Amino acid sequence: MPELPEVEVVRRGLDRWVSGQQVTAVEVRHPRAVRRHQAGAVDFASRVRGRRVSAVSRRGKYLWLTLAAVDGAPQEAIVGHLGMSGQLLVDPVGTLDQAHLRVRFILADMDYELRFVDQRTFGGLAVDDLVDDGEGGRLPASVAHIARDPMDPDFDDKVFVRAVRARHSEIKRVLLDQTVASGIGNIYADEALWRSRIHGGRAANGLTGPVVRDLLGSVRAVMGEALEQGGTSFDALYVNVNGESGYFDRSLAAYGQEGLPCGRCGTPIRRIAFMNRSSYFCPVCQRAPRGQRSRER
DNA sequence: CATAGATCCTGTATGC
DNA sequence: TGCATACAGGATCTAT
Repeated sequence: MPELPEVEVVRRGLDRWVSGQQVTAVEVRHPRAVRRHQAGAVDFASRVRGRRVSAVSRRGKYLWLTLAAVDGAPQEAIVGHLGMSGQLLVDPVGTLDQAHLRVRFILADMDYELRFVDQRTFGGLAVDDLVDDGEGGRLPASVAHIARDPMDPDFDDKVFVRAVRARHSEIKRVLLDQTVASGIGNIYADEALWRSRIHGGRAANGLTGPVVRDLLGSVRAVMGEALEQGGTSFDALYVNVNGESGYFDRSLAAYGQEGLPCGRCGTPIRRIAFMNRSSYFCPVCQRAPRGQRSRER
């Protein structure tokens, strides 16, 4: 499941292989893949056809391919989100179509094409206008509602700590809220909480400033290590832009480790249902708040 | 307004 | 063997 580190690996791959290239043809093979593009698939294809990609950027789990400006028109970008199973692949022309190929981009003067492949179709692409971010940068209008991510040089730690401690909600919910900090998903939330020995059910507004700062440090540490290793992969659905699987899953301490011994204390890692998904944690290192003990027996 | 919950989607794994 | 069910979960929409 692509979270920030995986999306960053994809961004780097696209930046290397697709930046500077002109798109000569677009084939939308499944309308759901461009459902966020309000004007429809035909409009999507016509807006991209003939354009050159000038940069590849990312905020949180969103990435976008900026299209070289056309005189007099608003600056546009292809905005993408991989959802749970999305991949952006650069494949040699003629490579057998993947079963879940959704969109194909033919690139000028290249023996390769860009493909958006997505089994579960939670991901998608759209063309969107770039707007000012208020701090001298530009980003797609449809991405402006999410916060900067913790790897962003302009991320404000103090603002984050204040925002977390103002939330009347469980800390794991707050970590997953992309308007507080973007890029954190279920996997890295569990890993960061484990590192900081915090139970995800704790009240965010009950945490002290230093504890929240420590948690932010854990988020950065776990994401940084994943990035060094090229992203996480669990079910082979996620592969980077060249089709190679990431392998950070070998380093997971909590996520998916139900029944295996905690790396700190040896207590079996537990799994509980949470927000229609799973949470993994050490019941000894990460003590549950009062009133939630019963959920863990 | 803030927060919680339902929903979308399909392949794989598991149970009876 | 075959069918039904659970599960994976990010973003968005609806409800309270």
